[in-house]
Amino acid sequence: MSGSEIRRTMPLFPIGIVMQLTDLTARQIRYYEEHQLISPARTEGNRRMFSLNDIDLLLEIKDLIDQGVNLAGIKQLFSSKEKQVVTEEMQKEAKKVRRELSDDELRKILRSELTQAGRFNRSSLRQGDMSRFFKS
Amino acid sequence: MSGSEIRRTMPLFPIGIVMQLTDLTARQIRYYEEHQLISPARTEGNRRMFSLNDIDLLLEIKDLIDQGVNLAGIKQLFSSKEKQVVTEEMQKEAKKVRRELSDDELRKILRSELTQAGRFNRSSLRQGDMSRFFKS
DNA sequence: TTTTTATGTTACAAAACCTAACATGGTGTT
DNA sequence: AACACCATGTTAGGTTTTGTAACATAAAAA
Repeated sequence: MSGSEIRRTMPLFPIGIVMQLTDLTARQIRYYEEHQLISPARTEGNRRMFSLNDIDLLLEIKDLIDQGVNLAGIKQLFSSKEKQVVTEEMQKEAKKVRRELSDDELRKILRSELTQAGRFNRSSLRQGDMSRFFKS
Repeated sequence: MSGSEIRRTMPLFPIGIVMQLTDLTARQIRYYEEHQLISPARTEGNRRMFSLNDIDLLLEIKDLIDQGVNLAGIKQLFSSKEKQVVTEEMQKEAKKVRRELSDDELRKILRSELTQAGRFNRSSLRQGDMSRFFKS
């Protein structure tokens, strides 16, 4: 785990501070936890302790609630955003690999990109896509 | 405009057929139009006529409604999905690039994909079983 | 045409979701 | 102990979504 990740997940704030930071009531914060949009840590005395990540999530929740999105919708948006992060990271990786290719290969790819431009197809990562690289 | 796009946007079905195709009530369909999740065409006599695209949208709406997402949430998901489609397109393109690479380079990418997948979807892939394919 | 069926709009009510308000009791500090 | 802070539960009220009904118009069938 990286240092910044530790900093972002370290339990730091009691609920009173979080109320001030987010402009949410304690009731709201507990309600969002009850519905598993956040998972703050607990002290030995059962007090909630919130990390910076929790604060970020709560601010996003607040935004979406203000736009009328309900908790089920926020849950969906959060999980679809994780996928987005994944694809963005893959995209970064693909770019890196591409940088290591020869000009010749690059031209081939570029040409296929152009011919495929404007095509939107549903595709997700499946294990089957990788199976040919593994022996069973 | 491409031929398939014309086919997908051509007004074809009256609301009665759409009810059967989607298992939604007329009331629901009209309500979703009222809140601008769909925009079916109209005949001269003011009847709604739905395209294949409209049907797809309604099926997605139905799915999300079944999961408890409200209309504001669906609206957000639809607009965030446009971005998602773009990244999926890039992902698909990344796959194509990958196909043209040596297996050695491929394993590098694959490993980064697996660590990403493991971060969010621990149950679907067992990273441990595959680690023997990668050099540390 | 006349009759029947499908669809349009509007209004009212029920159910579910989210928040606020309050009560009761636990935790921690001084 | 006194006091502030926090946890949990209950109740009530506003909003969103859907069902239902009433009535008008369009399209199809007779």
